[in-house]
Amino acid sequence: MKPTLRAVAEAVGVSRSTVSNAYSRPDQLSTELRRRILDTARQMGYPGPDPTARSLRRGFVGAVGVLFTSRLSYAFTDPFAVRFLTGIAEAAERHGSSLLLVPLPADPAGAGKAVENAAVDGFCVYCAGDEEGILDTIRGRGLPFVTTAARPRAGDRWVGIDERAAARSVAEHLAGLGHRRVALLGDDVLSDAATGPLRVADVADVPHPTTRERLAGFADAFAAVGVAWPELTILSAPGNTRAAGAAAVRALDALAEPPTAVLACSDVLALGALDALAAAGGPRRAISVTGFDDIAEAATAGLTTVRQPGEEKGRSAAELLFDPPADASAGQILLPTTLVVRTSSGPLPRS
Amino acid sequence: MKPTLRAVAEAVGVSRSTVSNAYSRPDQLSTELRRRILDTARQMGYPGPDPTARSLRRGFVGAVGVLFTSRLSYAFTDPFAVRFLTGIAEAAERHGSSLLLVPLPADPAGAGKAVENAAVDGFCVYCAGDEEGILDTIRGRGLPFVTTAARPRAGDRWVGIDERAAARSVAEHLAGLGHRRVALLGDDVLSDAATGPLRVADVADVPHPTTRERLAGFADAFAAVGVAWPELTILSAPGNTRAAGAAAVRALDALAEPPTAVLACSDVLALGALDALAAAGGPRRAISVTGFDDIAEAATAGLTTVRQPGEEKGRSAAELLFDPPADASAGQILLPTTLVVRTSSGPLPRS
DNA sequence: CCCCTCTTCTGGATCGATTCAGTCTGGATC
DNA sequence: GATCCAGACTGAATCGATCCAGAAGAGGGG
Repeated sequence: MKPTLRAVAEAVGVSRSTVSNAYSRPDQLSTELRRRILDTARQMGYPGPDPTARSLRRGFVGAVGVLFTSRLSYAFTDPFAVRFLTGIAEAAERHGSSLLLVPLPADPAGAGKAVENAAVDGFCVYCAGDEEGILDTIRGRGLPFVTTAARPRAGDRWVGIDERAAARSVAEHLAGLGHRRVALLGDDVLSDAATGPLRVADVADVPHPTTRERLAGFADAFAAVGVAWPELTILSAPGNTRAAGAAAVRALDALAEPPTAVLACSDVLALGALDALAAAGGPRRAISVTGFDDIAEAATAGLTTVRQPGEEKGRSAAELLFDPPADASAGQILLPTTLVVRTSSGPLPRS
Repeated sequence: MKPTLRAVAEAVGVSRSTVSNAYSRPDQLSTELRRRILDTARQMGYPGPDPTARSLRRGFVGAVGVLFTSRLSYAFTDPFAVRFLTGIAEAAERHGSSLLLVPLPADPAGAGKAVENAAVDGFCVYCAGDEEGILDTIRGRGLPFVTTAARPRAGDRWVGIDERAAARSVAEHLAGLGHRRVALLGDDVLSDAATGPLRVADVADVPHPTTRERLAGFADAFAAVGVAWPELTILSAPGNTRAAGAAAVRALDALAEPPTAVLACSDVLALGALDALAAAGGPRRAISVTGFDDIAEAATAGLTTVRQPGEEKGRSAAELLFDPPADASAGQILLPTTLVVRTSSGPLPRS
């Protein structure tokens, strides 16, 4: 058993307070005594104040919780999520705070428990879907938090982009190039949907908020040029992986009239789409593809996409948690997005 | 202020123990009373037992610390480190444990404090260099840990590969193709070395253990075909980024006789090398390049490399921490590596 | 010489739970 | 009717520190 602060105090012959001060408030005791305490402590193998006990007493942990509303290990396979994390890590470094990554069980009850049991001072929630339950649990604990939900709830601290407008901007680019027969590719379009084309009566039916906003943005642009929602092909690629994107696009083979462009809700899916089209060869190669996020691979792949600042999103979220703005209205940060046109999108092939 | 367990106990009119049991040991009280307790608790806004207080009393936190002996935010930019983390996350999910990512300040004293203040049950240490100080601090706390150091210290739990043999295998491949005038490219070859060619009297002088082992492995293979250490060009690329790799390789322009092959200590550096050579054009394009790790981009870039199982490394490390093998000798796991030959390496161009 | 201030150090209360050895109750057993 | 027992619940001790009001002693000023 490691010695405790009490043991050190007894060994040196001072009170526990004094030993505590030797570690945490050096100005409260003479340099000499302090050295003597620290020396005996070292000699006894005392590793310094127990972090847990200290946190309990101080009412402060020194860690921020990071919640992914998807499987934690999946989060690392998503390049954009990793960039978000990078940003958080940067801010945490600056503030000397640790990051507690909390895996959330799939069942809501288990997820709630996980959130209740996390020893943290606040949360950054990377919203990849249905998070209201989680947020309520956090509110219940009375801890501060920052979200990245598709749409902020008034009063919540939030960092995000205008999903709908951003999506609209790529779609307008394609519409401007003349595309009218297009496919929209998203993860989780309808819960439990199979891979491939899908009938969705209305955008509002899409459960996943981010996917819904982006699809709506795509649809806005095409509606403006006279292409109504029912005329759009909706592709589901459960899993948001490159392979899923490829599989979904391969399913287009079944269609009599393939689209001239595929608009994906993420770069990962778009890259998958490019994989599938390149493998298909022939006229398929001419199909335009666009993504969303502008991850590193998008540049090398020549993917046209919407750039959103990933690291900054994470950084801002963490900063918002660490230094809450005095003015609550400054608690929502809208980040800019840019359309990045590369080679994966082009004019309609002449027919 | 949120109510405490005590407040709930008083409200219901039972002892604190009973309320505690209502949450943690449902079999210790009647279903009826339990429901009554839980109901009043909910009604009072009691969020359940405080995680910190619980950890203190139980002597168990439910989190494992993850330490990167480099800046935490850099860790996320290294694809191999991210795969390692993915593996850890997977195991953590399975065990219902959280991950505490602890940023380590650059100064050893600060790093020590950070390790001492981490509220965790054990550590996974991703060794990217000099870690002995860190490990000693952990030992001082008496916490279990698993390392991935270049060479395991007897008795420590460890997961890793045979760095030297693995490196030797790629080098033998190149030597077999006829290459004799080669450059070895590493991050952190000598501390504070500038970008570019470097004089290193002996491999043993390389401070960073992993880099040292890999360079030694490269050298082994060339020594076997009669090329001695001093004849090898050593390139330093501080930072282990793609850009650094490119810059280091560009520095080769200054050499009268450029090498016919570049052996990098990581895929990231190798990809940088390819960038630089592709941009240089001309005969430079014919220079063979090899990497190490086999990250995802290596495949698309056609990079010849040594594959090491990244996720599995993380997974095994975490498992070793969660379920220590009864037999201490099973505490060191040597993972296999494979040479993956792609298009970035080829025979010597005829002169 | 007394009063006052500073510095240095002390003790006990406290943070919010869990634990464990009991106590009490009602019913089964012989 | 005495004994025993399982089940339900209690209370004090404990986890390992930090905090704060205050005591003791040293030095300074009048």
